[in-house]
This record gives sequence, C-alpha cells and structure tokens, in this order.
Amino acid sequence: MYRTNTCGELNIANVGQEVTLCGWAQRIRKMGGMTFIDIRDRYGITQLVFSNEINASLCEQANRIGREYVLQATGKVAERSSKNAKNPTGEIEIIVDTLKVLNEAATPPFTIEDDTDGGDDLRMRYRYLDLRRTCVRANLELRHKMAFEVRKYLDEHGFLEVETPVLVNSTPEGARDFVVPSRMNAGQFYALPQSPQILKQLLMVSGFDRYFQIVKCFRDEDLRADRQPEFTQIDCEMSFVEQEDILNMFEGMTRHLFKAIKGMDIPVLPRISWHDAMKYYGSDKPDTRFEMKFVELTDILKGYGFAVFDSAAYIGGICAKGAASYTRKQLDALTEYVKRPQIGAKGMVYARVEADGNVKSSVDKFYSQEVLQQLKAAFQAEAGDLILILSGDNADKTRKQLCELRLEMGSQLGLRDKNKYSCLWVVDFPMYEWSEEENRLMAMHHPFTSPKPEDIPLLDTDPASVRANAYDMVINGVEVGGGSIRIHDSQLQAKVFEVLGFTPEKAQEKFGFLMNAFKFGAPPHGGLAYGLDRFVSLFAGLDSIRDCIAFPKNNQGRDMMLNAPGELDPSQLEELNITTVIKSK
RNA sequence: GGUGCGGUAGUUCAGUUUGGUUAGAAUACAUGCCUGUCACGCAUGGGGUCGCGAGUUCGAGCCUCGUCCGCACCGCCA
Repeated sequence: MYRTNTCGELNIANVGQEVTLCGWAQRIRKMGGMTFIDIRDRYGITQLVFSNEINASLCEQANRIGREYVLQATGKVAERSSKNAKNPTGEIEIIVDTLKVLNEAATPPFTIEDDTDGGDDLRMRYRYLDLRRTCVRANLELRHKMAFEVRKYLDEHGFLEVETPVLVNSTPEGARDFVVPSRMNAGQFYALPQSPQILKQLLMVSGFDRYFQIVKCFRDEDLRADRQPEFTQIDCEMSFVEQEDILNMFEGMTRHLFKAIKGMDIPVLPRISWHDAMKYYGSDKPDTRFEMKFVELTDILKGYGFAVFDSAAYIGGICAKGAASYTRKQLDALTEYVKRPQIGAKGMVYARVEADGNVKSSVDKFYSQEVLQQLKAAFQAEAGDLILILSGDNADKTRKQLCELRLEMGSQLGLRDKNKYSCLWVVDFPMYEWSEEENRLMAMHHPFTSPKPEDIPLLDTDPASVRANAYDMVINGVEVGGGSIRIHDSQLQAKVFEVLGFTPEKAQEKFGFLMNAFKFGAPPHGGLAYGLDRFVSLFAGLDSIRDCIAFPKNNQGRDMMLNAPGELDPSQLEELNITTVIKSK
C-alpha cells in the first residue's frame, strides 16, 4: 500500500497516528538543524518535518529533495507548536521516520502556485504541470461536479444518455467542418459533427423520447476566449413536447445546478423576445445583471439643427445612474472607446442631470432646456445621472454600438459582478437572417427549426419576417444554451429547405435520410443544447473557457503541448489516397 | 482575411522616449550559514542567439522593412 491518507485530510483529531502520505514536494524550507517539506496531492498540503535531533541522516536526505519530487513519507501525526491558520491541515505536521523518493523531478519552468509566475504560452506547453495548480484543478473539479449534477437531474427526469457517432457527414449551412479522410473509401471524407443535431432527431423518430448526451462538438472556425474548435455540449432532445415543456424542463435543470453547485435559489427566468432584446439591449444575449436599457430618442432629438442627429435614422441612449460625476477626461475616453474600429461609432453625445434638475449636455447650443427635460423624462433620469447618446444611419448597427457602450459602462460602474447571476430566456428568434456574403436567407438557428405555426403562411410571402420556435438561455450576457422545436413534417421541412435556396435534389442528397425518416412517423419534438464549457466558466468566474478545459487549443487552434496538428508520413498520405498536400510554412 | 498589444536570464518584467563602454531587477536555481519555518532569513555564485532574417549606421535590445510566435478583438461561429 502506497499511502494511508491523502495530504488534505489529517487534522488535530489524528494526532498520534502513524500515517503514510504520497505527493509532490511543494516547498522546502531548510532551517539548518531542521527541514520542512510541504507535500501536495490533489486533496491538499501537509507539512513534513525533519530534525537533526531526531534523525540526522534522514534530515540530510530531506535536504536533497527538490521541488516537485514525488515522495512517500511515513511518520507520526503531531500537533504543531506554531499553527498555520491558512491551511486546513495547518494544526498538524508529520514527524517523518521514513522518506522515499518515488521519483525525482526536473525544476518546473514555472512555479506550481495559484499566483504562478508562468505566462499563458508556457502554461499551455506544460499543461500537465499547470493542472497541478490548485486553482486550475478546482475548475476541472467544478466541471466534473456540474456534469455529474446534469446527469443526475436528467436521469431523474427519465432521460437516456445515448452516444452518437463522431465520424459523420459534412453538412451544408453552418460552420466549417473538420474532415477526416477515409482509407477504405478513396476520395471520400467523414466530417466531425458540429453537433449531433440530426442524429438526436432520428433518435426521436426511434422513440427515445428523452435523450441527452454530454458530447464533444467540432467547428472549424476561428477561436475566441469563449470559443474552442472542440467543445462540449449538454445535448438534449424530447418528444411530444411544446416549447413551454422544454423551457420548463431546462429551467429546472439550470435551477438544479445553481442549487446543487452554488447553493443559490434563482428566480423564475424572465422571457424576452428576440425583437425586444435587440431593441432594448442591442444584443440577443443581453447582460441583465443591470438595467440601463436603451431608450429611442429619434422623435425627441431630431429636427433642431444638429446635423448629426437630423440626418440619423436612429438616435438612442442609455442612462447611467449616478454617473454625472464623470469627468471630461472620462467622457472623452468613452467617446474614444465607441469610436474604436471594432465598435465604429462616429461620436458620442452626453448629458448630465445636475443637482438642480437641469440638464447640461454636450450639444446645448442646439437644444433648449425644454427639449433636454424631455430627454430626461424619457429615461426618468434623476439628479446625478448621466445620459449617453449614439446615433447612426443604420438602427441595427447603432444599437450594436450602444450595446458595447452599455456593457462598458456596466463594467466601469461595477454592475457586472461575477458573483451575481441573472438568467433569462430569449425567445421568438427569427427563422432566417439575410446573408450579404451569400446573398440569400440563412437559417438563424438551423434548418430543422420549426416556424411559429401562426407564421407559417409567411414562408411564401415574407420569409424574412417568419419567427421560429427557437430560444436561448442567457446568463450574465453569455449564451449558455439554445434550442428549438423541430420540424417533424417532411412537407414543411421541404418548404423550409426551399426558402433556404436548396433545390429539391440538393435537399434530398444532403438530408434525404432525415426527410425519409420523417415519413415513418416522426413525433413532434424539440430540444436544447447547453455549452458546458461556458456554463462552467460562468460558475467559476473565468474569463476564458480554456481554463476549464484540461487540454485546450490556442488562438491558432493548436495544441501547444502535443504540437498538434502535425504532418503525416508520405506512406500514411498514400494509404489515405491523398496525393496533394500543401506544405505548411 | 483584418486590427491592436506583446516577444530581453529557467520565469515575470524594466531598459526602446533621445542608437553609444561590461544589458539590469525580482524570483527560480546552485553553494554556504541558520532548530519552528510556513512567500523563512542571510551571504555568495552561475545563468542572455535581446524571437528570427534583412536593412540604415562608425555603432542597433533600441530605428526601418519582412517574417515567425503568443494574447485580445473584428470578420467568421446554422
């Protein structure tokens, strides 16, 4: 037996016991006549003590230990003469009588501490060392707990976890696929699933009326702090349900997670239509930890000779409570912020509500106090508030800019507390959105999404205005999940493909098996998928989903530890029937 | 495809403004001293392709161009 206990569990009650611990040497403090070694495993840290007085040769042995050596130590648990309140095991130490070096270790390139001295680059190249750090390990422990609670909740509600294949077909629409060559089928390729969407719908046809899977999905698109090329979904689907049933089921699951993991009771999730989300927040994933909703000011401010506003198609603003104390310098910085190319506003107008109730704006020469009071009334602003206004010739674009400004103000005013959570449903997404690039309508969610029944007639007359039975769950401005009621009627599915510009032949080629399956008795069904990485990041308060993934990819989609992707031997390529390979740089 | 920031000791960074003798600090590492430390302390020491390449110059860590790499973002992500 290697060990009797872990390094995190011994305390004052164990004093006098003979124990054996295994772990890594975290820190070594040599005092001359005595030596302390902190031994670490994933459960905690325990202090080992060696003394010349007790055993000089053992103490000498301890002095030769280096950082991160793998140790096995046997000795007696003793109460410390000077305790360390910072450590749960800080009241005791082990007076060692046998020390065995199970393995030596090279000095790690960065310190194995929560506040490590290692940069991102280095930590990713030595991720296995990075994962020794308590703060990183804690993220994976949280991830495990959340996945476990998900399985528990879904199992209790009759869901079956079914595995679906990873080698499937490339699908048109949506993200780029990762592809895998087929040795046995020359010139043909598998694709890795962007999600098991079609497969889970086929499982509904098979009668698995409550399915889920915690499953890897793959999208060959550029990365972000919240986007990895392979990521994990909690993929769920139900039969004989309406939208309401699905919202209730998964609101319940979210509530369960908050309770089980955070000990928090969350309120009923408010619902907002996609249209209103765009109107009041300029985003389909609003951060509702704070209000600061948009107010449209076009009617109030247009027509007073201020050319910027008079020529604008949309004027809108937000009211930052208590921010009238913002200095000119701060306001200039905000203006610069919204003028950054990524945001693209032309400028910003501000108005302060002063202590006497008067409004002082940056465009006073165009507006009477009377008009400015209308402005104040539009926000129900009070003394001390700051109104920020953007305008533009494109309402949607201006709202997007205003959205960035709102989030920045929320951050500056400390309204985006990581320990506070605000959840909501965004519902009634449009079926389609116009693609400038492809010059056609594209499915906003995916092409299997059902239109709202009352909007079906519009498919022929005004497809762009058709709303879908689609919904997203948003927490703190993060889209943690999304789903829809699916089409289960092959005729309607064919119609939707038609609007997307598929010829019947193309639709048959790509999705024939699905439409065929629907002819054999498809139940009404729908579902939802959570992004597990994002959900864990939210609960852990992380800035990047990388921190809750054991071995993530970098900005360029590379695994810096494995140095993947890599080149193949010519013989492998030949076997795969790949004759032309563009050499990497 | 694009924008911004960064790349100097094992590591984290300063030095670049205004080109000029031997490129510094902290930490880590090594050695020595130290019997109650817990970020132990003290002393000494070793450690550098200033990402790479070209150019300007009498002279480049510093200026110019190119290139590679990392991070954040835009496009993209049904």
